[in-house]
Amino acid sequence: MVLFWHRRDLRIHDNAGRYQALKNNREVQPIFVFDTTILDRLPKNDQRVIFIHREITRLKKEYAKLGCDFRVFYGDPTKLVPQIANETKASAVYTNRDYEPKALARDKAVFESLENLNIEFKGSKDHVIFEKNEVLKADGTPYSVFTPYSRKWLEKLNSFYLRSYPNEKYLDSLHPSTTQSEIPSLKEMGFGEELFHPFPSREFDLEVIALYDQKRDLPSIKGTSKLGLHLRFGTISIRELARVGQKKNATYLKELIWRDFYQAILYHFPHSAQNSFRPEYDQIEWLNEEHLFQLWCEGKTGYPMVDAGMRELNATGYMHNRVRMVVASFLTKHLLIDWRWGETYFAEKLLDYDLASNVGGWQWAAGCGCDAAPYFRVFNPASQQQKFDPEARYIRKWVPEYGTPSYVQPCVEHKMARERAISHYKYHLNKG
DNA sequence: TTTTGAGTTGTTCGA
DNA sequence: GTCGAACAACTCAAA
Repeated sequence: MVLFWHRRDLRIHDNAGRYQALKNNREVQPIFVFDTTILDRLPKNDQRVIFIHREITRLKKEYAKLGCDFRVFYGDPTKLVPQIANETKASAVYTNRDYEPKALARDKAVFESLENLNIEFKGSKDHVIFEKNEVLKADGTPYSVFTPYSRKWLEKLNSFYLRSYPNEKYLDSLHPSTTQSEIPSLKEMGFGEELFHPFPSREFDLEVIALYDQKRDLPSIKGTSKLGLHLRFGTISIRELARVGQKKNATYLKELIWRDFYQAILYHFPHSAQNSFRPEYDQIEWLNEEHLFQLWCEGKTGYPMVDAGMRELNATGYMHNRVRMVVASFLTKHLLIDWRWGETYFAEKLLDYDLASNVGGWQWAAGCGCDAAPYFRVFNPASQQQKFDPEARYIRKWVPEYGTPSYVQPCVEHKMARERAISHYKYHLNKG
């Protein structure tokens, strides 16, 4: 008997760690743990918990069809996983690697407990195409600039790294069961079941990906895949998407490379989850005006592109990528509010929230990240609107009072804010 | 070691 | 309307 522990890989098809477990063992028992150390910190209506619960329920049915009982637990995995492994006399626990600092700490604790029980803990690469030290500079150190990283990434890419792990193989290695255990209900775990907005579909539109480079910047149309949520929880395979990108659209593939890049940055520079990637930017004294932050959160800044984006986020848990850049630039440059405040707000609201990509994106916008926009590059929300939503279709969808007297006045004046941002950054970066 | 070219997504100003 | 330069000079990657 061995365990296969699902985490951010809520799928059976094309699952690297699951494949390894089945291939090398006779009796594989799949498990999942609703992690109280995470759940206890979430609001009780968090939509992502509903998403996970639904996907777990779906997985449970798929496993049941294969004659297997997918066992789902609720508790602290650093205690539960070794306990279950011990009780079932498992010789190993298989899983897919997770590179976030908290996940690494959790897995270290699990590894140590399992080691004491003489049980192996085996991780597979599944969440990214290239991980850890697979894409490095010639001198063996990690990249911090995207373009040369992406060149090396593409050079290294071949069909081996994009292969699909066949889910129909070695199915008799699943531990058979004639009975089915229960999944803890949302209610039992203290969570509500009310869904505010439908989740984006896992099915992707090939046409959208084929035209991605032409349409991705227009928030009023479906020009992006909207698969972030599914990539986050592994309900879709990154290898499958990378194959599509390779065939259909180089720009789309490049966005997937950004995802690997930010995962690698966080892995090699874990300080960047909390502090500026470039230490000199920690000298910036943010104005951090609560009142203005509230206006930004609520979508009441008086800048239509910013307000539309924030209201879309609040209503759906999603925001178009172009608009994410606009609202992030506005918060950090126009309002001079700490990027971490924005990052934290996105973490609460975005269904597709991913620590590495979110921190990377926010630091890019604030100018303090690796390969960031120079600080004097300040988005003008009005010209962004002109360029990417000229007919205000996106804006009117989320800000229906746009163009009427009831729409709020701008909370800061653009020209002043722009000049203030540039001189503020310049002053604090050069004060020694 | 030194040199060289390049660097996600922008804006504004003045010719 | 269009175009190039300034924004600010810096750091990274590779030869």
